Amino acid sequence: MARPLEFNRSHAMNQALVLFWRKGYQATSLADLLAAMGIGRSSFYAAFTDKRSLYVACLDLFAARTLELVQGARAGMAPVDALQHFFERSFTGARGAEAHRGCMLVNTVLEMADVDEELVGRASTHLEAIQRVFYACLEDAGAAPARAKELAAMLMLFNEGIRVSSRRRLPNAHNLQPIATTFRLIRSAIA
Amino acid sequence: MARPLEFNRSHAMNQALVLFWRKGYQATSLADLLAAMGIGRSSFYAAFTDKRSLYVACLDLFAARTLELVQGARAGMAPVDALQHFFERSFTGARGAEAHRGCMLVNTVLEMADVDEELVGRASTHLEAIQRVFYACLEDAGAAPARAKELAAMLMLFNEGIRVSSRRRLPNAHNLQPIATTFRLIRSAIA
DNA sequence: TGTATTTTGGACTGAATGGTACAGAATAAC
DNA sequence: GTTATTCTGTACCATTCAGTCCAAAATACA
Repeated sequence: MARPLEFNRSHAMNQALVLFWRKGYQATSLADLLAAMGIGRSSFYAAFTDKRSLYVACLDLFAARTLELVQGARAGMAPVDALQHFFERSFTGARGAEAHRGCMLVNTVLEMADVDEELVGRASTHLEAIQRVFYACLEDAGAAPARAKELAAMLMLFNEGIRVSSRRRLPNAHNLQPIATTFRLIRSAIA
Repeated sequence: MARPLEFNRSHAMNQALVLFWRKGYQATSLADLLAAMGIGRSSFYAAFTDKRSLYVACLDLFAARTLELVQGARAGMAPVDALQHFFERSFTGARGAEAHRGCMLVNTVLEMADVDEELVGRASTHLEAIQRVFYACLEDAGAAPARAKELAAMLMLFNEGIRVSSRRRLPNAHNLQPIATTFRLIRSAIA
């Protein structure tokens, strides 16, 4: 064996994820990726097979992190607060840079629809998992199953909408105010 | 002068619009366009300058048609009914083929964010015009200006969400039910 | 130090891209 | 029918793309 371990794989994947997240699959060239990841072509293909495989890996990683994010919040506060926090987080605090990137899963659905059905399906499946967490939070908050299901579906629709809106670079208030309005509504629908 | 008039320009643009609508800007190649439009390369560049210019023209055409659609419905029924009809239309009746295409403006925002800011801005501007029609309908229905503005913003967010969702090819009920839920809510918020 | 093994940079490839040039076909005027 | 003008099919071009290949460098082990 030569090297102890391939460079810092997770850091490279992180850089790739951010690029894909921002510019999408098609507009991200291999040259862009190599520059951002700081590795050469050979290393790239040795470690990640090819561009599409890396995209799939990043998509899965993004989904895992997102799930972790909302579930992590759920541990520290009331379930509906955790949901609201999940939406507000992108527009407040130090993570401002992420605000205008939207959600990589949503981005993928729209970029790849009618282009790569398998990627769309994979992103959609991840979105379903997130919706299930929405459902669990709402049920935790005391909503009856049928009501929780209905609200979770609406919340996912709201999520998809707000991730689109966030890419339009409108003032943050434009997104924060509907979040407040929506959650006022959600709370009243549970009680 | 030679020919009476350049082929059937509007038909060709229509074909191009559908292609761009379905596959987006980047995934639509010039060869795809020429085949769908049924014209040669020279005619294409003579009539439409280049691929990007044609895309802009299609974007504007799509926006004009969408505005026309919601305003047309507004003439024939109560203002909130017209809005609801606008959302349901994509998922019911003979226009089923359009259901999974989403909205070209929303598609453009997500595909071109961080890639072509000018296209995003143009699409976003068109969306603002649509939001103003939402506002006008809500005010017509008796909502106070501040309330109408708040609801119009929520409705645009809902629009963006549902156009994403429609590209996931979930069963139609998955979209129709939230439309019903949302408009039940809108009506109660106006009264 | 010496050798085996693996990773690396970068030249290279073939395909596909958007866009141009030009010759020839179709039309109109007379 | 002849000529002038305009339009169109297609060969062509430069560029860019993802992906392959190989020689050279770097490491591990003895």
